[in-house]
Amino acid sequence: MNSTKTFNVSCQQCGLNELCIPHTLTSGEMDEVDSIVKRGKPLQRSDYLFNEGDAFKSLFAVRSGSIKSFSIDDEGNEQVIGFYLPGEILGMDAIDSQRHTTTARAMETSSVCEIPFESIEILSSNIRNLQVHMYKLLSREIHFDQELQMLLAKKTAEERIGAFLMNLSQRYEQRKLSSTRFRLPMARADIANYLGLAVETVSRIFTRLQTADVLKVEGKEIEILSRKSLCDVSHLKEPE
Amino acid sequence: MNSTKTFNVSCQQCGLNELCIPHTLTSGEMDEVDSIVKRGKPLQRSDYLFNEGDAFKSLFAVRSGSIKSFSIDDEGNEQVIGFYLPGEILGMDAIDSQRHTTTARAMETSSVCEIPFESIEILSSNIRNLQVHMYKLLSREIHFDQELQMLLAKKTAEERIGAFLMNLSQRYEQRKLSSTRFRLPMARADIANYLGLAVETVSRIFTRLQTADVLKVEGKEIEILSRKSLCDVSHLKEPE
DNA sequence: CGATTTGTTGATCTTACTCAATAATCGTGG
DNA sequence: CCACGATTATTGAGTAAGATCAACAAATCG
Repeated sequence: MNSTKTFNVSCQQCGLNELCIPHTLTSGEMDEVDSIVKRGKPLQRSDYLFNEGDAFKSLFAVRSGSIKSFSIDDEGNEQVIGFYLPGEILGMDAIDSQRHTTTARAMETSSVCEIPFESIEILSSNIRNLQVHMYKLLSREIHFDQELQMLLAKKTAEERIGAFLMNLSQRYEQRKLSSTRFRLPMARADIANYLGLAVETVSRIFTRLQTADVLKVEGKEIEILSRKSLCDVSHLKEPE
Repeated sequence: MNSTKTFNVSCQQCGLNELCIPHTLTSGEMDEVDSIVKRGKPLQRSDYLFNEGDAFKSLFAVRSGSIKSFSIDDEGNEQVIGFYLPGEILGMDAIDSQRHTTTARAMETSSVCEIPFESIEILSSNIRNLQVHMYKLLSREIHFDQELQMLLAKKTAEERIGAFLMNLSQRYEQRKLSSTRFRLPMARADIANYLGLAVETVSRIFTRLQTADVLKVEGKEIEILSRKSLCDVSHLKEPE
């Protein structure tokens, strides 16, 4: 059995494809990494994975479903920080303070893998490629957050929604799912909140993009009819 | 000579206080970390430290002065991503892609230390506490970016500026500088851009906060007259 | 199947942007 | 060191993008 095969099997099982680096770990190392992962934490819609202020012990990899993270400000308003799809990792913001700075909640029936961070620290001291990969993972999250920053600082409502949909599309594509037809796991209110808009604005722009034959919107089902037009409204260069 | 002393000396010399963990590295380890740092890259106002797209080789620690990072969008507009003060580290967003995703430019005469990332990778495999600290550094940046996200998504112009000044104040305090009187190293246009506002709005709000006896503003010199009022306008709980 | 939540559409209002003019500051060279 | 132009900051007036308020429609759930 070659190591790539082993890797793929464990991937499908626990969403570790983000944590592991395909082709760079030996079969034995992969087994080690595999052994620290606690599988199958099943969550129902609206279940909490962790709460703001909880002691930080583990990162979580989404295996199926989807999770949103948010924090509550002084007036009690929720502020959505991020959406996590299968294969993505949450909790990295908590490593520094050792407390979760956000609350994580399932947007639909989901399952996640728990990866005790202490084990990662120990393992990544010995497995160079795991350490390298952890640095990359954390760096990728920084870059992602900075892209969102740019979106929120200057872009119009239409640009924000366009870029948001393009981003989702690319993330689904990475997971080998359709990049043109997908189901939004989050409510309009969550999209609005995440993008710093009012729900009504999100609704209006979905309608507008549908009228312009850029999208087909049926509730949470989205079809991107023209990737080019969607990039145009977002003022984004089209990815190849 | 005890290790703490050694640490403090090297700190003042090269701004490594952020990269090292006081009291957790042995004197020998500290010397090792010290040895990978290239000191004293002096920069004049408007000099570039690196450019968007450059190959990533090193992180940089600001030793004196201040650096801004920004990226240029498709229409050629600058979008400010962050401001870096003495003791802070830039470049962490580039680890994943191995290319700088932003351009870094000195806002005043500055000097930085260059820390080759490959050396960090090698060293942090052997020095457990350095690895732990690197994870924390990256995590802290994620958390910081997410806080800014919240600011940009929902807050009013006044709240943004209030929170921005409070944040600067705390960062100066951490560096043992006055938290109530300091010089803004960046232009109004940079503040506006960073906070997603128009220059005129920043100017007006500075005037308004001055009239309300919250601030004293004299060009780039800022004095916070009432920390409490500043927290109030930002709807922030006052830090102790 | 009715109740509650979620999404859409319309009318009005507000915050912050744009445009414009002026004032202050900075940087450079005489 | 001062004078000059250029950049940067302030202030005012008008405007627009998106928020809020309100009513209704559709989807979800027990």
